[in-house]
Amino acid sequence: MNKNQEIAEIFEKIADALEFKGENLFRVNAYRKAARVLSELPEDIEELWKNGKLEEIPGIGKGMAEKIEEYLKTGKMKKYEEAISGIPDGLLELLNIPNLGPKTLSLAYKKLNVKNLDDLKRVIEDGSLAKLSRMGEKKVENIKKGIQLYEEGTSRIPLGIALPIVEEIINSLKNLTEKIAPAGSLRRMKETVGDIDILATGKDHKKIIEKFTSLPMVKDVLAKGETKASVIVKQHNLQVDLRVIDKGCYGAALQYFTGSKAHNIKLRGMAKEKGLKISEYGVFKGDKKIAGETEEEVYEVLGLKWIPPELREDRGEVEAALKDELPVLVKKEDIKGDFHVHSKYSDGVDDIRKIAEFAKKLGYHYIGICDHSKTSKIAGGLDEDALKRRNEEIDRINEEIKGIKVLKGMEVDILQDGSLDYPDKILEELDFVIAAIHQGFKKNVTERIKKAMENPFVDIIAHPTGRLLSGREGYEVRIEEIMEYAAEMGVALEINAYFDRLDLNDINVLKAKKMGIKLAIGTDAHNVGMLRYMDLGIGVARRGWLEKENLLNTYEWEDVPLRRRRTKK
DNA sequence: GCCGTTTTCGGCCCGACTGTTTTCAGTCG
Repeated sequence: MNKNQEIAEIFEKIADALEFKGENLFRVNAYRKAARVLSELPEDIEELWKNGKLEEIPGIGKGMAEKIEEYLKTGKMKKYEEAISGIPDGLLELLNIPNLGPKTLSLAYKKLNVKNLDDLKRVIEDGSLAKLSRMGEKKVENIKKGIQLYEEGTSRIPLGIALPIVEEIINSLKNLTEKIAPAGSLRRMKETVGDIDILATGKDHKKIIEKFTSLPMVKDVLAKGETKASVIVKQHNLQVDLRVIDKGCYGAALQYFTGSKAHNIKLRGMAKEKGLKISEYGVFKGDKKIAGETEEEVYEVLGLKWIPPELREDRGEVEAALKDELPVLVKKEDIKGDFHVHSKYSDGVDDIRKIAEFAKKLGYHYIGICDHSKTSKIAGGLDEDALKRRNEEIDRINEEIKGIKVLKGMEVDILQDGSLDYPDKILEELDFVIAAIHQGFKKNVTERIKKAMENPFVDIIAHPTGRLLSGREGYEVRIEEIMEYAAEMGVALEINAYFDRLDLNDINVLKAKKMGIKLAIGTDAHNVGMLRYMDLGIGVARRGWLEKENLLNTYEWEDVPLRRRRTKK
Protein backbone atom coordinates (compact mmCIF):
# COMPACT_ATOMS: atom_id res chain seq x y z
CA MET A 1 0.00 0.00 0.00
CA ASN A 2 1.39 3.41 -0.83
CA LYS A 3 1.73 6.23 1.67
CA ASN A 4 -1.21 8.19 0.24
CA GLN A 5 -3.47 5.28 1.01
CA GLU A 6 -1.95 4.58 4.40
CA ILE A 7 -2.45 8.13 5.59
CA ALA A 8 -5.92 8.32 4.08
CA GLU A 9 -6.92 5.27 6.08
CA ILE A 10 -5.51 6.69 9.28
CA PHE A 11 -7.45 9.93 8.77
CA GLU A 12 -10.58 7.92 8.09
CA LYS A 13 -10.08 6.02 11.34
CA ILE A 14 -9.51 9.24 13.22
CA ALA A 15 -12.78 10.55 11.81
CA ASP A 16 -14.62 7.41 12.94
CA ALA A 17 -13.10 7.58 16.40
CA LEU A 18 -13.86 11.27 16.86
CA GLU A 19 -17.41 10.85 15.67
CA PHE A 20 -17.87 7.92 18.01
CA LYS A 21 -16.69 10.10 20.85
CA GLY A 22 -19.12 12.83 19.90
CA GLU A 23 -16.52 15.32 18.71
CA ASN A 24 -17.54 18.33 16.60
CA LEU A 25 -18.90 17.01 13.31
CA PHE A 26 -17.23 19.65 11.21
CA ARG A 27 -13.89 18.56 12.52
CA VAL A 28 -14.82 14.95 11.82
CA ASN A 29 -15.72 15.90 8.28
CA ALA A 30 -12.44 17.72 7.84
CA TYR A 31 -10.67 14.40 8.48
CA ARG A 32 -13.00 12.57 6.11
CA LYS A 33 -12.38 15.10 3.39
CA ALA A 34 -8.62 14.93 3.88
CA ALA A 35 -8.82 11.13 3.71
CA ARG A 36 -10.75 11.21 0.48
CA VAL A 37 -8.51 13.77 -1.15
CA LEU A 38 -5.40 11.82 -0.23
CA SER A 39 -6.77 8.52 -1.42
CA GLU A 40 -7.50 10.05 -4.82
CA LEU A 41 -4.40 12.16 -5.14
CA PRO A 42 -2.46 11.37 -8.31
CA GLU A 43 0.76 12.76 -6.88
CA ASP A 44 2.93 10.95 -4.37
CA ILE A 45 2.40 12.46 -0.92
CA GLU A 46 6.04 11.91 0.00
CA GLU A 47 7.15 13.94 -3.00
CA LEU A 48 4.78 16.77 -2.13
CA TRP A 49 6.06 16.77 1.41
CA LYS A 50 9.69 16.93 0.32
CA ASN A 51 8.83 19.90 -1.89
CA GLY A 52 6.93 21.65 0.88
CA LYS A 53 3.67 21.50 -0.97
CA LEU A 54 1.45 19.63 1.47
CA GLU A 55 -0.69 22.66 2.26
CA GLU A 56 -1.41 23.20 -1.40
CA ILE A 57 -3.54 20.07 -1.33
CA PRO A 58 -7.20 21.04 -0.94
CA GLY A 59 -8.51 20.12 2.47
CA ILE A 60 -5.02 19.95 3.94
CA GLY A 61 -4.16 22.85 6.20
CA LYS A 62 -1.50 23.43 8.80
CA GLY A 63 -2.77 20.82 11.23
CA MET A 64 -3.16 18.03 8.70
CA ALA A 65 0.16 18.85 7.08
CA GLU A 66 1.91 18.51 10.43
CA LYS A 67 0.29 15.17 11.04
CA ILE A 68 1.24 13.91 7.60
CA GLU A 69 4.82 15.02 8.13
CA GLU A 70 4.91 13.35 11.53
CA TYR A 71 3.73 10.10 9.99
CA LEU A 72 6.17 10.21 7.09
CA LYS A 73 9.05 10.90 9.48
CA THR A 74 8.21 8.51 12.30
CA GLY A 75 5.64 6.09 10.95
CA LYS A 76 3.31 7.18 13.71
CA MET A 77 0.68 9.82 14.37
CA LYS A 78 -0.02 10.97 17.90
CA LYS A 79 -3.45 12.27 17.03
CA TYR A 80 -4.44 8.82 15.87
CA GLU A 81 -3.27 7.11 19.06
CA GLU A 82 -5.11 9.76 21.02
CA ALA A 83 -8.31 9.41 19.01
CA ILE A 84 -8.56 5.64 19.36
CA SER A 85 -7.50 5.52 23.00
CA GLY A 86 -10.22 4.16 25.22
CA ILE A 87 -12.01 2.51 22.32
CA PRO A 88 -11.83 -1.28 22.23
CA ASP A 89 -10.04 -2.79 19.25
CA GLY A 90 -12.36 -3.54 16.37
CA LEU A 91 -15.37 -1.73 17.83
CA LEU A 92 -15.33 1.00 15.18
CA GLU A 93 -15.36 -1.68 12.50
CA LEU A 94 -19.01 -2.14 13.49
CA LEU A 95 -19.77 1.28 12.00
CA ASN A 96 -19.74 -0.52 8.66
CA ILE A 97 -23.00 -2.16 9.66
CA PRO A 98 -25.85 -0.44 7.81
CA ASN A 99 -28.37 1.34 10.06
CA LEU A 100 -25.92 1.39 12.92
CA GLY A 101 -24.29 4.77 13.29
CA PRO A 102 -21.90 6.32 15.76
CA LYS A 103 -24.58 7.50 18.18
CA THR A 104 -26.21 4.14 18.60
CA LEU A 105 -22.90 2.30 18.77
CA SER A 106 -21.62 4.69 21.38
CA LEU A 107 -24.79 4.29 23.41
CA ALA A 108 -24.56 0.50 23.24
CA TYR A 109 -20.93 0.65 24.31
CA LYS A 110 -21.52 2.98 27.25
CA LYS A 111 -24.73 1.48 28.57
CA LEU A 112 -24.36 -2.17 27.65
CA ASN A 113 -20.61 -2.57 27.29
CA VAL A 114 -20.89 -3.72 23.66
CA LYS A 115 -17.32 -4.23 22.45
CA ASN A 116 -17.68 -6.42 19.37
CA LEU A 117 -20.10 -8.04 16.98
CA ASP A 118 -20.90 -10.91 19.35
CA ASP A 119 -21.77 -8.47 22.14
CA LEU A 120 -23.99 -6.57 19.75
CA LYS A 121 -25.82 -9.71 18.70
CA ARG A 122 -26.25 -10.64 22.36
CA VAL A 123 -27.86 -7.33 23.39
CA ILE A 124 -30.15 -7.57 20.37
CA GLU A 125 -31.28 -11.06 21.30
CA ASP A 126 -31.78 -10.42 25.00
CA GLY A 127 -33.78 -7.26 24.30
CA SER A 128 -31.56 -4.91 26.27
CA LEU A 129 -30.63 -2.80 23.23
CA ALA A 130 -34.30 -2.08 22.50
CA LYS A 131 -34.79 -0.79 26.02
CA LEU A 132 -32.29 2.06 25.71
CA SER A 133 -33.62 5.59 25.29
CA ARG A 134 -34.85 6.44 21.81
CA MET A 135 -34.41 2.81 20.80
CA GLY A 136 -37.15 0.32 20.13
CA GLU A 137 -38.13 -2.92 18.46
CA LYS A 138 -38.06 -1.62 14.91
CA LYS A 139 -34.74 0.13 15.21
CA VAL A 140 -33.22 -3.02 16.58
CA GLU A 141 -34.80 -5.04 13.79
CA ASN A 142 -33.16 -2.72 11.23
CA ILE A 143 -29.79 -3.11 12.86
CA LYS A 144 -30.30 -6.86 12.77
CA LYS A 145 -30.93 -6.66 9.03
CA GLY A 146 -27.86 -4.49 8.74
CA ILE A 147 -25.75 -7.12 10.46
CA GLN A 148 -26.98 -9.70 7.98
CA LEU A 149 -26.00 -7.49 5.03
CA TYR A 150 -22.68 -6.75 6.69
CA GLU A 151 -21.92 -10.43 7.15
CA GLU A 152 -22.92 -11.29 3.60
CA GLY A 153 -20.43 -8.67 2.51
CA THR A 154 -22.20 -6.37 0.09
CA SER A 155 -19.17 -5.38 -1.85
CA ARG A 156 -19.12 -3.21 -4.94
CA ILE A 157 -19.89 -4.93 -8.20
CA PRO A 158 -18.44 -4.26 -11.64
CA LEU A 159 -20.23 -1.77 -13.84
CA GLY A 160 -20.70 -4.40 -16.51
CA ILE A 161 -22.78 -6.52 -14.14
CA ALA A 162 -24.79 -3.61 -12.72
CA LEU A 163 -25.84 -2.20 -16.09
CA PRO A 164 -28.13 -5.05 -17.19
CA ILE A 165 -29.88 -5.01 -13.81
CA VAL A 166 -30.61 -1.31 -14.20
CA GLU A 167 -31.84 -1.82 -17.73
CA GLU A 168 -34.26 -4.46 -16.52
CA ILE A 169 -35.70 -2.20 -13.81
CA ILE A 170 -36.01 0.75 -16.13
CA ASN A 171 -37.81 -1.35 -18.71
CA SER A 172 -40.26 -2.59 -16.09
CA LEU A 173 -41.17 0.95 -15.06
CA LYS A 174 -41.12 2.59 -18.45
CA ASN A 175 -44.86 2.60 -19.10
CA LEU A 176 -45.57 4.34 -15.80
CA THR A 177 -42.95 7.04 -16.15
CA GLU A 178 -42.26 10.02 -18.41
CA LYS A 179 -38.55 10.21 -17.88
CA ILE A 180 -36.48 7.54 -16.23
CA ALA A 181 -32.72 7.29 -16.06
CA PRO A 182 -29.94 5.96 -13.89
CA ALA A 183 -28.02 8.48 -11.79
CA GLY A 184 -25.35 7.90 -9.15
CA SER A 185 -22.03 6.21 -9.68
CA LEU A 186 -23.48 4.24 -12.56
CA ARG A 187 -24.09 7.42 -14.54
CA ARG A 188 -20.62 8.55 -13.63
CA MET A 189 -19.43 5.26 -15.14
CA LYS A 190 -17.49 4.31 -12.08
CA GLU A 191 -15.71 1.04 -12.71
CA THR A 192 -17.63 -0.50 -9.85
CA VAL A 193 -20.88 0.52 -8.23
CA GLY A 194 -21.96 0.07 -4.64
CA ASP A 195 -25.62 0.71 -5.20
CA ILE A 196 -27.86 1.93 -7.98
CA ASP A 197 -29.82 5.18 -8.16
CA ILE A 198 -32.68 5.59 -10.57
CA LEU A 199 -34.53 8.82 -11.20
CA ALA A 200 -38.02 9.08 -12.64
CA THR A 201 -40.74 11.57 -13.43
CA GLY A 202 -44.35 10.62 -14.00
CA LYS A 203 -47.94 11.48 -13.20
CA ASP A 204 -48.66 8.98 -10.47
CA HIS A 205 -45.75 8.96 -8.05
CA LYS A 206 -47.37 6.52 -5.71
CA LYS A 207 -48.03 3.99 -8.42
CA ILE A 208 -44.42 4.14 -9.62
CA ILE A 209 -43.09 3.57 -6.12
CA GLU A 210 -45.59 0.78 -5.61
CA LYS A 211 -44.59 -0.99 -8.82
CA PHE A 212 -40.92 -0.57 -8.06
CA THR A 213 -41.09 -2.02 -4.57
CA SER A 214 -43.11 -4.99 -5.78
CA LEU A 215 -40.95 -6.01 -8.74
CA PRO A 216 -40.28 -9.76 -8.76
CA MET A 217 -36.55 -9.15 -8.53
CA VAL A 218 -36.97 -7.29 -5.22
CA LYS A 219 -35.86 -9.27 -2.22
CA ASP A 220 -36.35 -6.72 0.52
CA VAL A 221 -37.84 -3.23 0.85
CA LEU A 222 -35.66 -1.00 3.00
CA ALA A 223 -37.64 2.24 2.76
CA LYS A 224 -40.73 3.42 0.97
CA GLY A 225 -42.03 6.96 1.05
CA GLU A 226 -43.73 9.58 -1.10
CA THR A 227 -40.76 10.45 -3.26
CA LYS A 228 -38.25 7.68 -2.76
CA ALA A 229 -37.88 4.01 -2.07
CA SER A 230 -34.96 1.68 -1.47
CA VAL A 231 -34.90 -2.02 -2.15
CA ILE A 232 -32.46 -4.91 -2.22
CA VAL A 233 -32.68 -6.97 -5.40
CA LYS A 234 -31.94 -10.68 -5.61
CA GLN A 235 -29.01 -10.24 -7.99
CA HIS A 236 -25.85 -9.71 -5.94
CA ASN A 237 -27.88 -8.30 -3.03
CA LEU A 238 -27.61 -4.97 -4.75
CA GLN A 239 -29.36 -1.96 -3.24
CA VAL A 240 -31.44 0.07 -5.67
CA ASP A 241 -32.86 3.48 -4.80
CA LEU A 242 -35.63 5.06 -6.81
CA ARG A 243 -36.58 8.74 -6.57
CA VAL A 244 -39.70 10.05 -8.19
CA ILE A 245 -39.75 13.78 -8.76
CA ASP A 246 -41.65 16.52 -10.61
CA LYS A 247 -40.70 17.32 -14.16
CA GLY A 248 -39.62 20.87 -13.34
CA CYS A 249 -36.99 19.54 -10.97
CA TYR A 250 -35.59 16.91 -13.30
CA GLY A 251 -32.32 18.67 -14.06
CA ALA A 252 -31.66 19.60 -10.46
CA ALA A 253 -32.53 16.12 -9.29
CA LEU A 254 -30.42 14.45 -11.97
CA GLN A 255 -27.53 16.68 -11.02
CA TYR A 256 -28.00 16.02 -7.34
CA PHE A 257 -28.42 12.26 -7.52
CA THR A 258 -25.61 11.80 -9.99
CA GLY A 259 -23.19 13.14 -7.40
CA SER A 260 -20.58 12.51 -6.42
CA LYS A 261 -21.20 13.64 -2.91
CA ALA A 262 -17.95 15.57 -2.91
CA HIS A 263 -18.83 17.28 -6.18
CA ASN A 264 -22.24 18.29 -4.82
CA ILE A 265 -20.83 19.65 -1.60
CA LYS A 266 -18.50 21.78 -3.68
CA LEU A 267 -21.34 23.14 -5.80
CA ARG A 268 -23.53 23.88 -2.82
CA GLY A 269 -20.70 25.71 -1.15
CA MET A 270 -20.27 27.82 -4.26
CA ALA A 271 -23.97 28.49 -4.42
CA LYS A 272 -24.00 29.62 -0.84
CA GLU A 273 -21.28 32.16 -1.55
CA LYS A 274 -23.48 33.59 -4.25
CA GLY A 275 -26.45 33.73 -1.91
CA LEU A 276 -28.10 30.80 -3.65
CA LYS A 277 -29.32 27.48 -2.38
CA ILE A 278 -29.15 24.20 -4.31
CA SER A 279 -31.24 21.20 -3.51
CA GLU A 280 -32.61 18.35 -5.58
CA TYR A 281 -35.60 20.61 -6.27
CA GLY A 282 -33.69 23.39 -7.96
CA VAL A 283 -31.51 26.39 -7.43
CA PHE A 284 -33.15 29.03 -5.26
CA LYS A 285 -32.59 32.70 -4.60
CA GLY A 286 -34.57 33.26 -1.46
CA ASP A 287 -37.90 31.60 -2.22
CA LYS A 288 -37.54 32.06 -5.93
CA LYS A 289 -36.52 29.13 -8.07
CA ILE A 290 -34.05 30.25 -10.72
CA ALA A 291 -33.02 26.92 -12.25
CA GLY A 292 -33.81 23.25 -12.14
CA GLU A 293 -35.40 21.92 -15.28
CA THR A 294 -32.13 20.96 -16.92
CA GLU A 295 -28.69 20.14 -15.62
CA GLU A 296 -27.11 22.74 -17.88
CA GLU A 297 -29.19 25.43 -16.15
CA VAL A 298 -28.01 24.37 -12.74
CA TYR A 299 -24.37 24.64 -13.75
CA GLU A 300 -24.97 27.84 -15.64
CA VAL A 301 -26.37 29.82 -12.72
CA LEU A 302 -23.19 28.96 -10.85
CA GLY A 303 -21.14 30.32 -13.73
CA LEU A 304 -20.02 26.88 -14.82
CA LYS A 305 -19.93 24.96 -18.04
CA TRP A 306 -21.85 21.70 -17.91
CA ILE A 307 -19.56 19.05 -16.47
CA PRO A 308 -19.66 15.50 -17.85
CA PRO A 309 -20.84 13.06 -15.16
CA GLU A 310 -17.65 11.03 -15.42
CA LEU A 311 -15.64 13.97 -14.08
CA ARG A 312 -17.84 14.83 -11.11
CA GLU A 313 -15.58 13.80 -8.27
CA ASP A 314 -14.30 17.13 -6.95
CA ARG A 315 -10.98 16.33 -8.47
CA GLY A 316 -10.44 19.70 -10.09
CA GLU A 317 -13.35 19.59 -12.54
CA VAL A 318 -15.22 22.50 -10.96
CA GLU A 319 -12.17 24.75 -11.14
CA ALA A 320 -11.60 23.66 -14.73
CA ALA A 321 -15.22 24.39 -15.63
CA LEU A 322 -14.96 27.84 -14.04
CA LYS A 323 -12.02 28.66 -16.27
CA ASP A 324 -13.65 26.94 -19.23
CA GLU A 325 -10.71 24.55 -19.32
CA LEU A 326 -12.49 21.22 -19.17
CA PRO A 327 -10.70 18.61 -21.28
CA VAL A 328 -12.31 17.42 -24.48
CA LEU A 329 -12.98 13.87 -23.42
CA VAL A 330 -12.94 10.79 -25.57
CA LYS A 331 -16.28 9.94 -27.14
CA LYS A 332 -17.52 6.77 -28.68
CA GLU A 333 -17.37 8.39 -32.11
CA ASP A 334 -13.64 8.95 -31.62
CA ILE A 335 -12.91 5.24 -31.47
CA LYS A 336 -11.34 3.98 -34.68
CA GLY A 337 -10.74 0.42 -33.65
CA ASP A 338 -10.25 -2.23 -31.05
CA PHE A 339 -7.07 -4.07 -30.18
CA HIS A 340 -8.25 -6.97 -28.15
CA VAL A 341 -10.85 -9.41 -29.43
CA HIS A 342 -10.58 -13.18 -29.17
CA SER A 343 -11.54 -15.34 -32.13
CA LYS A 344 -12.59 -18.95 -32.37
CA TYR A 345 -8.95 -19.88 -32.83
CA SER A 346 -8.55 -19.58 -29.06
CA ASP A 347 -11.41 -19.02 -26.62
CA GLY A 348 -13.59 -16.55 -28.52
CA VAL A 349 -16.98 -17.68 -29.75
CA ASP A 350 -17.01 -16.06 -33.21
CA ASP A 351 -14.91 -16.57 -36.28
CA ILE A 352 -12.71 -13.81 -37.61
CA ARG A 353 -14.90 -13.00 -40.57
CA LYS A 354 -17.93 -12.41 -38.35
CA ILE A 355 -15.92 -10.25 -35.96
CA ALA A 356 -14.55 -8.22 -38.87
CA GLU A 357 -18.00 -7.65 -40.31
CA PHE A 358 -19.40 -6.67 -36.94
CA ALA A 359 -16.54 -4.25 -36.32
CA LYS A 360 -17.11 -2.72 -39.74
CA LYS A 361 -20.77 -2.26 -38.91
CA LEU A 362 -19.77 -0.46 -35.71
CA GLY A 363 -17.83 1.95 -37.86
CA TYR A 364 -14.41 0.78 -36.80
CA HIS A 365 -11.54 1.21 -39.22
CA TYR A 366 -9.54 -1.67 -37.81
CA ILE A 367 -9.97 -4.60 -35.50
CA GLY A 368 -7.15 -6.35 -33.68
CA ILE A 369 -7.58 -10.08 -33.32
CA CYS A 370 -5.78 -11.20 -30.19
CA ASP A 371 -5.84 -14.86 -29.36
CA HIS A 372 -4.11 -16.58 -26.50
CA SER A 373 -0.59 -17.92 -26.95
CA LYS A 374 0.43 -21.56 -26.77
CA THR A 375 1.02 -21.94 -23.02
CA SER A 376 -2.54 -20.89 -22.16
CA LYS A 377 -3.82 -24.33 -23.05
CA ILE A 378 -7.08 -23.99 -21.14
CA ALA A 379 -7.90 -20.90 -23.17
CA GLY A 380 -7.09 -22.69 -26.42
CA GLY A 381 -3.70 -21.07 -26.88
CA LEU A 382 -2.27 -21.23 -30.39
CA ASP A 383 0.94 -23.07 -31.17
CA GLU A 384 3.14 -21.75 -33.98
CA ASP A 385 1.34 -23.76 -36.67
CA ALA A 386 -2.12 -22.64 -35.59
CA LEU A 387 -0.93 -19.06 -35.40
CA LYS A 388 0.41 -19.34 -38.93
CA ARG A 389 -2.96 -20.66 -40.15
CA ARG A 390 -4.80 -17.89 -38.33
CA ASN A 391 -2.58 -15.22 -39.83
CA GLU A 392 -3.14 -16.62 -43.28
CA GLU A 393 -6.87 -16.49 -42.73
CA ILE A 394 -6.57 -12.86 -41.66
CA ASP A 395 -4.68 -12.14 -44.89
CA ARG A 396 -7.49 -13.74 -46.91
CA ILE A 397 -10.20 -11.82 -45.05
CA ASN A 398 -8.35 -8.56 -45.59
CA GLU A 399 -8.37 -9.37 -49.32
CA GLU A 400 -12.08 -10.07 -49.28
CA ILE A 401 -13.61 -7.52 -46.92
CA LYS A 402 -12.91 -3.93 -47.78
CA GLY A 403 -13.39 -0.95 -45.50
CA ILE A 404 -11.90 -2.52 -42.41
CA LYS A 405 -8.41 -3.69 -41.59
CA VAL A 406 -8.07 -6.87 -39.60
CA LEU A 407 -4.90 -6.82 -37.54
CA LYS A 408 -2.74 -9.72 -36.50
CA GLY A 409 -2.34 -9.30 -32.80
CA MET A 410 -1.80 -11.76 -29.98
CA GLU A 411 -2.28 -11.77 -26.25
CA VAL A 412 1.03 -13.40 -25.45
CA ASP A 413 1.63 -15.02 -22.08
CA ILE A 414 4.36 -13.72 -19.86
CA LEU A 415 5.99 -16.91 -18.64
CA GLN A 416 7.24 -17.72 -15.15
CA ASP A 417 10.68 -16.30 -15.88
CA GLY A 418 9.34 -13.13 -17.52
CA SER A 419 10.09 -14.29 -21.03
CA LEU A 420 7.39 -14.36 -23.69
CA ASP A 421 5.54 -17.36 -25.01
CA TYR A 422 6.82 -17.00 -28.60
CA PRO A 423 10.30 -16.27 -29.96
CA ASP A 424 10.95 -12.77 -31.31
CA LYS A 425 10.90 -14.12 -34.86
CA ILE A 426 7.18 -14.90 -34.46
CA LEU A 427 6.37 -11.69 -32.58
CA GLU A 428 7.94 -9.67 -35.34
CA GLU A 429 5.43 -11.02 -37.86
CA LEU A 430 2.50 -9.68 -35.87
CA ASP A 431 1.06 -6.18 -36.33
CA PHE A 432 1.24 -5.62 -32.61
CA VAL A 433 1.69 -7.61 -29.41
CA ILE A 434 -0.16 -7.54 -26.13
CA ALA A 435 1.58 -9.24 -23.23
CA ALA A 436 -0.15 -10.43 -20.09
CA ILE A 437 0.22 -12.67 -17.08
CA HIS A 438 -1.99 -15.73 -17.07
CA GLN A 439 0.00 -18.08 -14.90
CA GLY A 440 2.38 -18.14 -11.97
CA PHE A 441 0.28 -15.65 -10.06
CA LYS A 442 2.36 -15.88 -6.93
CA LYS A 443 5.68 -15.45 -8.64
CA ASN A 444 7.14 -11.96 -8.93
CA VAL A 445 4.35 -10.64 -11.09
CA THR A 446 5.70 -7.09 -11.08
CA GLU A 447 9.21 -8.11 -12.09
CA ARG A 448 7.94 -10.36 -14.85
CA ILE A 449 5.74 -7.65 -16.35
CA LYS A 450 8.68 -5.27 -16.28
CA LYS A 451 10.90 -7.83 -17.97
CA ALA A 452 8.28 -8.39 -20.66
CA MET A 453 8.25 -4.64 -21.31
CA GLU A 454 11.93 -4.86 -22.19
CA ASN A 455 11.10 -6.91 -25.27
CA PRO A 456 10.92 -4.36 -28.11
CA PHE A 457 8.03 -6.19 -29.77
CA VAL A 458 5.70 -5.73 -26.81
CA ASP A 459 3.35 -2.80 -27.47
CA ILE A 460 0.66 -3.14 -24.81
CA ILE A 461 0.38 -4.75 -21.38
CA ALA A 462 -3.08 -6.17 -20.77
CA HIS A 463 -4.69 -6.22 -17.33
CA PRO A 464 -1.56 -4.79 -15.76
CA THR A 465 -2.77 -5.30 -12.21
CA GLY A 466 -4.19 -8.65 -13.15
CA ARG A 467 -7.28 -8.50 -11.03
CA LEU A 468 -8.98 -10.72 -13.51
CA LEU A 469 -6.49 -13.36 -12.58
CA SER A 470 -6.34 -12.63 -8.93
CA GLY A 471 -8.64 -13.13 -6.04
CA ARG A 472 -5.97 -15.70 -5.40
CA GLU A 473 -3.85 -16.06 -2.32
CA GLY A 474 -0.44 -14.51 -2.58
CA TYR A 475 -1.12 -12.49 -5.70
CA GLU A 476 0.57 -9.16 -5.45
CA VAL A 477 1.40 -6.56 -8.04
CA ARG A 478 2.89 -3.08 -7.66
CA ILE A 479 1.03 -1.00 -10.19
CA GLU A 480 2.96 2.22 -9.46
CA GLU A 481 6.21 0.53 -10.35
CA ILE A 482 4.73 -0.95 -13.51
CA MET A 483 3.40 2.43 -14.58
CA GLU A 484 6.74 4.10 -14.06
CA TYR A 485 8.42 1.46 -16.17
CA ALA A 486 5.73 1.67 -18.85
CA ALA A 487 6.36 5.42 -19.06
CA GLU A 488 10.07 4.82 -19.38
CA MET A 489 9.78 2.05 -21.96
CA GLY A 490 7.00 3.64 -23.99
CA VAL A 491 4.68 0.67 -23.56
CA ALA A 492 0.93 1.24 -23.52
CA LEU A 493 -1.37 -0.14 -20.83
CA GLU A 494 -4.76 -1.60 -21.38
CA ILE A 495 -7.95 -0.44 -19.69
CA ASN A 496 -10.43 -3.21 -19.39
CA ALA A 497 -13.43 -2.11 -17.41
CA TYR A 498 -15.45 -5.27 -17.54
CA PHE A 499 -12.96 -8.00 -16.91
CA ASP A 500 -10.40 -6.19 -14.88
CA ARG A 501 -12.85 -4.64 -12.52
CA LEU A 502 -10.85 -2.35 -10.28
CA ASP A 503 -7.82 -2.87 -12.40
CA LEU A 504 -6.67 0.29 -14.08
CA ASN A 505 -9.07 2.47 -12.16
CA ASP A 506 -9.74 6.11 -12.88
CA ILE A 507 -7.06 7.34 -10.47
CA ASN A 508 -4.49 5.30 -12.31
CA VAL A 509 -5.86 6.51 -15.64
CA LEU A 510 -5.42 10.08 -14.42
CA LYS A 511 -1.89 9.26 -13.30
CA ALA A 512 -1.13 7.62 -16.63
CA LYS A 513 -2.23 10.76 -18.43
CA LYS A 514 0.09 12.88 -16.33
CA MET A 515 2.95 10.44 -16.84
CA GLY A 516 2.48 10.41 -20.60
CA ILE A 517 1.63 6.72 -20.76
CA LYS A 518 -0.54 5.78 -23.71
CA LEU A 519 -3.55 3.67 -22.93
CA ALA A 520 -5.56 1.27 -25.02
CA ILE A 521 -9.12 0.27 -24.42
CA GLY A 522 -9.03 -3.47 -24.73
CA THR A 523 -12.53 -4.77 -24.72
CA ASP A 524 -11.07 -8.25 -24.42
CA ALA A 525 -14.28 -9.38 -26.08
CA HIS A 526 -14.74 -13.10 -26.52
CA ASN A 527 -17.73 -12.61 -28.76
CA VAL A 528 -19.15 -9.79 -30.80
CA GLY A 529 -20.34 -7.87 -27.74
CA MET A 530 -17.58 -5.38 -28.35
CA LEU A 531 -19.67 -2.28 -28.26
CA ARG A 532 -20.91 -2.85 -24.76
CA TYR A 533 -17.44 -3.35 -23.36
CA MET A 534 -16.15 -0.43 -25.33
CA ASP A 535 -18.75 1.78 -23.63
CA LEU A 536 -17.55 0.63 -20.25
CA GLY A 537 -13.93 1.22 -21.10
CA ILE A 538 -14.62 4.71 -22.38
CA GLY A 539 -16.54 5.49 -19.22
CA VAL A 540 -13.57 4.62 -17.06
CA ALA A 541 -11.18 6.47 -19.36
CA ARG A 542 -13.28 9.62 -19.21
CA ARG A 543 -13.19 9.55 -15.44
CA GLY A 544 -9.44 9.72 -15.74
CA TRP A 545 -9.81 12.84 -17.92
CA LEU A 546 -8.48 10.95 -20.90
CA GLU A 547 -8.34 12.88 -24.17
CA LYS A 548 -8.04 11.55 -27.67
CA GLU A 549 -4.29 11.73 -27.94
CA ASN A 550 -3.88 9.57 -24.83
CA LEU A 551 -5.79 6.67 -26.27
CA LEU A 552 -4.42 4.38 -28.98
CA ASN A 553 -7.92 3.50 -30.18
CA THR A 554 -8.58 7.04 -31.41
CA TYR A 555 -5.77 7.01 -33.99
CA GLU A 556 -6.06 5.71 -37.53
CA TRP A 557 -4.11 2.48 -37.82
CA GLU A 558 -1.28 4.06 -39.80
CA ASP A 559 -0.82 6.61 -37.01
CA VAL A 560 -1.32 4.51 -33.90
CA PRO A 561 1.63 5.46 -31.71
CA LEU A 562 2.63 1.89 -31.03
CA ARG A 563 5.76 1.44 -29.02
CA ARG A 564 7.55 -0.40 -31.84
CA ARG A 565 6.84 2.51 -34.20
CA ARG A 566 7.85 5.15 -31.70
CA THR A 567 11.09 3.48 -30.70
CA LYS A 568 12.15 2.56 -34.23
CA LYS A 569 14.12 4.99 -36.42
C1' DG B 1 -9.80 21.09 11.21
C1' DC B 2 -10.24 23.95 6.89
C1' DC B 3 -11.11 28.14 4.65
C1' DG B 4 -11.59 33.25 2.74
C1' DT B 5 -14.42 38.44 -4.11
C1' DT B 6 -18.31 40.05 3.11
C1' DT B 7 -10.72 36.50 5.07
C1' DT B 8 -8.17 35.40 10.98
C1' DC B 9 -13.89 34.29 12.89
C1' DG B 10 -17.65 31.79 12.16
C1' DG B 11 -19.25 29.34 9.06
C1' DC B 12 -19.05 24.36 7.18
C1' DC B 13 -24.85 20.87 1.73
C1' DC B 14 -29.35 19.54 2.25
C1' DG B 15 -33.30 16.81 2.55
C1' DA B 16 -35.96 12.14 3.01
C1' DC B 17 -37.20 8.52 5.74
C1' DT B 18 -37.70 6.00 10.01
C1' DG B 19 -38.78 5.33 14.56
C1' DT B 20 -39.64 7.12 18.71
C1' DT B 21 -41.53 10.79 20.04
C1' DT B 22 -45.49 14.42 20.75
C1' DT B 23 -41.16 17.85 18.20
C1' DC B 24 -36.98 15.46 16.99
C1' DA B 25 -32.67 12.46 16.73
C1' DG B 26 -30.28 9.20 13.95
C1' DT B 27 -28.93 7.41 9.62
C1' DC B 28 -28.34 7.65 4.89
C1' DG B 29 -27.01 9.35 0.43
